[in-house]
This record gives sequence, C-alpha cells and structure tokens, in this order.
Amino acid sequence: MGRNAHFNNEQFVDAALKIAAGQGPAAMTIAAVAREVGAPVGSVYHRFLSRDMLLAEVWLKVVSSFQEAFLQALQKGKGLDAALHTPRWVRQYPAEARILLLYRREELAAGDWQDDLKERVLRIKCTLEDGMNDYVKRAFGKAGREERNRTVYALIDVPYAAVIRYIRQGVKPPRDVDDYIRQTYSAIMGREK
Amino acid sequence: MGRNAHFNNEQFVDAALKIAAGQGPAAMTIAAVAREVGAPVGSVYHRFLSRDMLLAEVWLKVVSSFQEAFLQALQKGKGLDAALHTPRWVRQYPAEARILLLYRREELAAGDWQDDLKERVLRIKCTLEDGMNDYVKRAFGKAGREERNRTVYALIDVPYAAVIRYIRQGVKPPRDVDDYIRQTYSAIMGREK
DNA sequence: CATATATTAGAATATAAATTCTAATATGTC
DNA sequence: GACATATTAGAATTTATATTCTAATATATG
Repeated sequence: MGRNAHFNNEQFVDAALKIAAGQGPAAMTIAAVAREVGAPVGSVYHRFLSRDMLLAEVWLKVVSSFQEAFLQALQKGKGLDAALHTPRWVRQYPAEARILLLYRREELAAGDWQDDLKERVLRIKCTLEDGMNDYVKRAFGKAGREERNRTVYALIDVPYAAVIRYIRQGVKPPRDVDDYIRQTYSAIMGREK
Repeated sequence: MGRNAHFNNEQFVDAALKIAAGQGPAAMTIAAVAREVGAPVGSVYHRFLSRDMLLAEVWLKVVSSFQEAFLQALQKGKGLDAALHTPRWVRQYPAEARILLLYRREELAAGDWQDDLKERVLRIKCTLEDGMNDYVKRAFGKAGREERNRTVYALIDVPYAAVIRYIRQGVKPPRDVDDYIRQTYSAIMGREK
C-alpha cells in the first residue's frame, strides 16, 4: 500500500555522513543533505524526526563501525592488535574517521535524543567498557583504576594521537604511525605474551 | 576626546573564551558575550568587526598562551620538559585547554579572516615549526621527515592523547598521565641526555 | 478499477542569531 | 561652557536554517 519510495534511510545517513565529514557538522544542513541525495527536504523529515536524529544515526553508524573490529581483537586478548586497529580503520574509512575523531557527540547533536537513541548509545558505550574491563582483568590479573587508565591510554588514546594529525590534514596516516604505536605499546604495557 | 569606555577588548575576549570553553563555540553568540560582560551588543561590534574576528582573538590568545612555555623548553633542548608542558598547562588553564584541544581553528571561525589576523596566526605557526626543526636538528643531528614526525609524536601528539580524555570530562589530568608521557618519551626518543 | 496511504514535492513559516542603524551620552579640548 | 567624537545603548533588519504544512503522486490491495 502506498507509493514506492524513491529514497531510503541509508542514502540520507550516508549523505549526511559525507557532508559532515567533509565540511564539518555545521555544514550538514537538511537542505544540503536533500540536495546531495536529490530529494526534497520533506522526504528527509518524513524519515527523520529532526536534524539531531539524523546526526545521531550518523554517529551510531560511525561508532559501531569502529568498535566492532576493535572489540574482536580485544576479546581475543590481542591488545597490540586492538591498538593497531585504529590506523587500519582510519585508512579504510577516512570519512567515518573524521567524524569519530574530529568531533564529539555533543557537537554533532546537542539536542534531546529520544530514549530509543540514548539507549542505543549507552549499549555501545557499555559494550566497549565491558570489553576493556575483561581485557584488563586478563592482562593484569586485576582491573584497578591504574591498570584501566594505562590500558585505555595504550589501546585508545595513543593510537588516536598517532593518527589525528593526518585526519586533520585529510591524508592517510603513514606507516610510521604503526611503529610509534607498537613502541609505545611495549613501553606502557610490556611485551605481548 | 570622547566618552570614557566602560568596557575593554580584553573583557569581551575573556567572556567569549569562557563561554566557548564552557558550552562550545556555537554557544558563543554575540548576545551571550554581551550579556556576560554586561554590555550592549553594539559595544561588541564597536570593538570587533564580526563574531569571527572575536573568536580569532580568542584563538590567538589561547595558542600564544600554550606555545610560549612550550617553546622555551624546546629552546633549552629539554624535549621531555616540553612534552610535560602540556599536562602542566592544562592543569593551570583549563578553559584555554578546552578551546585549544577540543576544537579546531576552522570550527571556531570558519569565515574569511583579515590579512592582519592571518598574518598573526601564520607567525605563531611558523615560530612553532622553526622551534621544532631546530630542536630536531640538535637532537638527531639532522631533521628529515622521519625524525620530525617522531619528535612531533612524542612532544605534541602523545601529551595531547594523554590529557584529552580528562579535558573532555572537565577534570584535571591525574598525575599518572605524566608517567605515561615520560615512559612513551623514552620509548620513542630514547633516554634524555 | 477504485481507493487508501506511503511517499514525494516544495512552498510557507518560525526561529535564532548576526549585523546594521540611529540615537543618546559622556568627556577631553578649545 | 560649547563642541567634536569615542563609546554606549538597544531597537530594527537581515539572513540562514530548521521545521511545518498542504498538495500531488504513485502503487499495493481489495
């Protein structure tokens, strides 16, 4: 029943992602997204309650993309592999990387998210946190504040630091960054078993 | 000649800095700045050509503040000291740190800056670059691409990585971060002479 | 083939903020 | 003390975008 759709949700999310990654979230206006897709603005609002909701979908897509492979490495107990996931992922998904690493969620969509979305964000966040805690416990035998901080630094913050400069420049991180991450990893976490 | 001023440029820049640091650059509206100072919006425009110009002044103030002590350490050949400057500065100037490390210049003021301002930004940028190059040359005997990248990583990117999590949370970086920076420094740059 | 309705279509409206404009006010100088 | 002018004052205007609204359109279903 009803007319066939010319467009689908994914097209709008992808267009929004592309624009936000390329020109910053402020440039991601509804009109710009509609233009990119070739749709009228009404069709955007037919599918998304508001601009914030659209950006929320972008955010969720980006975070999920990153986190999946990261958590897999973690669950296998491969800390160094997890640390090296960041430069790999950044090379593979440059637009997504710009969104995830250049902006904070609050900048993307400041407004009130529906409970639905808050729930999804929370679930993703908890999944990451649980994965980290498990890993820390296995690696150190316990998961105190210092052990957790140290692990977050080596597996997340350092890889981020190593690539952020290149993301800003809009170029792929050179191979050197993998070496820096490796060297830092063994300095902070010790040699991998 | 003429009426005495009730306000001065610095008051507006400081108010803008405070608002941008606390609620993000988007919240730094002219009206908000005027309200914070207790001045009419006309007085803001009397002193600053546009919102972008005001944000540019904020940016310059913040960058200069950071760079001064950093370059001093660098000129003394104290690489580790320069690396540890970041957490020190972040603890001392939390608002400035939020601006510098949470946002990029382009987000703050995207528009066309006057030549005057472009010039000042360029000078600051070059000063930093020259300081880094000199340091690299002294530390490694030469300043090739790899040596520069390595140094930028250890002196700038890693300290940034170590503190960014706490800046986002709005709390002072704990003492641990200095240890992480030290350990990473000797792993990447070798023990300091 | 008639009809209900999902979807497209885009014009109209609302809103928020930047910027401009005109007037009022002090104060140093003659 | 009168005047020129730097500055305050804040109302009016413009602009950019989000959002709403009304109408048109196509298609699955009976």
